[in-house]
Amino acid sequence: MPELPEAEYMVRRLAECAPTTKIQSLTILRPSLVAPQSPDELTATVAGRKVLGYARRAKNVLLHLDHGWSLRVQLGMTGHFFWIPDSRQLPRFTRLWFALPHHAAFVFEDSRTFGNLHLHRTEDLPTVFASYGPEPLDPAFTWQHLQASAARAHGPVKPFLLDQSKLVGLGNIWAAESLFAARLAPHRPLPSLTAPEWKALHKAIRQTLSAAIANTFRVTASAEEFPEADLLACRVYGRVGQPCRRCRQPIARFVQAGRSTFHCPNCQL
DNA sequence: TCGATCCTGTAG
DNA sequence: CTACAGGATCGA
Repeated sequence: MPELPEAEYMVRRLAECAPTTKIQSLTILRPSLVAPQSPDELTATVAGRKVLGYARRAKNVLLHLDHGWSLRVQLGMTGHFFWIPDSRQLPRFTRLWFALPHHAAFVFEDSRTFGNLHLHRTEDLPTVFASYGPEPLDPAFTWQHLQASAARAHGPVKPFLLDQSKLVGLGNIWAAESLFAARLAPHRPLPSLTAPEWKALHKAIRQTLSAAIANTFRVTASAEEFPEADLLACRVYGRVGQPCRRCRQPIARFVQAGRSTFHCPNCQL
């Protein structure tokens, strides 16, 4: 499920709920999610360690521990990582959980089990992420960087936006929403994009992601839990057949690289 | 660069 | 029952 905004939200919530804490033990209910590490070895390495802080890289949630190791949570399609006050009330799809003081817990809930959890030396993290493209919300990230990452690339613009080696953080929803905001058709060939269009796309991506982070906080402040797609105020994603919020023409859906693409055929050019 | 695939759940 | 699901990876 989660893309950059949801991963960012999880990290900020963790920092609020448990700025630092001690991991007492780890319970792995689904060993395949930590493979190839053995559950026992992983448990031995983290049990008794203190969590010093949290970070996000691309769609990964990172927990930095006090002995030079970091846990990396890859959320996959349906993963959530969060703090709960009472480990006696674990959510339905809990796949593993960390016992914390006073019965609190970190929970990894992942119905579809595409997520995973890995342990790395903290100093090795740059190597782990070596194949990743730039962070779109990095202040140093310019539209020229975006354009440059597409140099020599062919094919349509939307699959490009999903390619984490070109640019991290976008998934199927926010790629579609960014293209809508930039008024660009998802099937536009990369070489056809003009400089003003790259500029517009860059702006659209940053605004879309920033707004999505803010909106996740706004929605969850009242509703609790993680927001469903229909609560995220999408302008095209999942809205096939419904009127475009800009021009009232029906939103269309087609399949691109095996994924659903939603767009307005009338006002995305 | 595309398609298949991992696995489980939900909606129609 | 079938279709579909916000991700990542591998092989041709």
